[in-house]
Amino acid sequence: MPRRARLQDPSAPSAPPDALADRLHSLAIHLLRRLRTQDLASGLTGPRLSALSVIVFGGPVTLGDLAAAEQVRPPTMTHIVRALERQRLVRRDSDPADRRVVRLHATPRGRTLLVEGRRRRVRRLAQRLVELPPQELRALEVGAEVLARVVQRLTFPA
Amino acid sequence: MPRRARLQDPSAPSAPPDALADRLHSLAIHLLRRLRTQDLASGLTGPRLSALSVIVFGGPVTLGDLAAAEQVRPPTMTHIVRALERQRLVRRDSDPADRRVVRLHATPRGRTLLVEGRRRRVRRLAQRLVELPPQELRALEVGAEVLARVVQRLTFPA
DNA sequence: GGTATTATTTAGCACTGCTAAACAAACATG
DNA sequence: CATGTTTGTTTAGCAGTGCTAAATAATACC
Repeated sequence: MPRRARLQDPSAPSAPPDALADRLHSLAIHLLRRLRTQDLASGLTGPRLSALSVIVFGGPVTLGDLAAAEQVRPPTMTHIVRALERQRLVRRDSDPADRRVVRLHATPRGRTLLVEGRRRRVRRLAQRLVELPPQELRALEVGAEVLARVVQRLTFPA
Repeated sequence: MPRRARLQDPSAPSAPPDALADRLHSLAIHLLRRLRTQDLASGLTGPRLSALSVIVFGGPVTLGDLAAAEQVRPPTMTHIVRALERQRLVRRDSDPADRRVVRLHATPRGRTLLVEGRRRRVRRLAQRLVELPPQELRALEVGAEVLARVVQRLTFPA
């Protein structure tokens, strides 16, 4: 029973990855644009929410490490942290061992607001996801997994 | 003939979609952060590139339609278009039929720059994609397809 | 013809991001 | 131990994106 496997070479991609890359890029832009409005509801913008998240879950962090984690320059992070400080969501201590560094930690209020803000931000998306048939939800999960690894590898530029 | 369907309710999702929503959100943020640096190489930022793309492929467009397509308010689009005009990438004509509207169309230079800029922007991502085994690439395509529909539905807020 | 609607611009604001340069503390070394 | 370098953060100033409110202009409606 001879099979005609040559007609369907499994190593040949069905489409040039450029098109997929473009599509993923566009998707990311539009997804964030649609979710962005929800930020304001919590009083926290995206970068602030993201920075707060690292502070809450990453324990006391120095400003420089936080900037690196958020892929942002220190002056930018100074600005963001200052805003979070004004809202009493984080506090800064000077490290007794090395008085150059600033150690950031979340206040209880910051902790609470993080959880609520994040949930709010993502709620609209989650609402659409529950409407999906299970196999599409699963496909999305698998795709997200693959993309996560791809993005991880993007960390080290070519 | 009583069936025990309750044991495996097919309408019950395997995992709470909140986690997936959060993950997709985070993925979008980090993907764009990683690709952002490439914008500068083309002299075009993300929103400008995106707007130019609509103008190039969407033929002559009014400013208002462009703003709607880009999910941005008209004043914001005025600003973006002004920058593209300064760079001689788009031109504006007043519509003879309705002199309130502005019709935007790309210059040849704008056309060229769009293609190059977009390719540059997405090149790093595409480079990572070709390294993927075919079935992962396929999974990513399917996931992107599902997500595109989800994002589409996000257009109409709950 | 007068009023309402529609399209765009102007003005002014907040946030995010950058670089360059200042500053302060810690480290290294001759 | 004094000097110079490195490291962490802040200050200053800029560009870009986004918003709303209000001005302006043209069209549509009654």
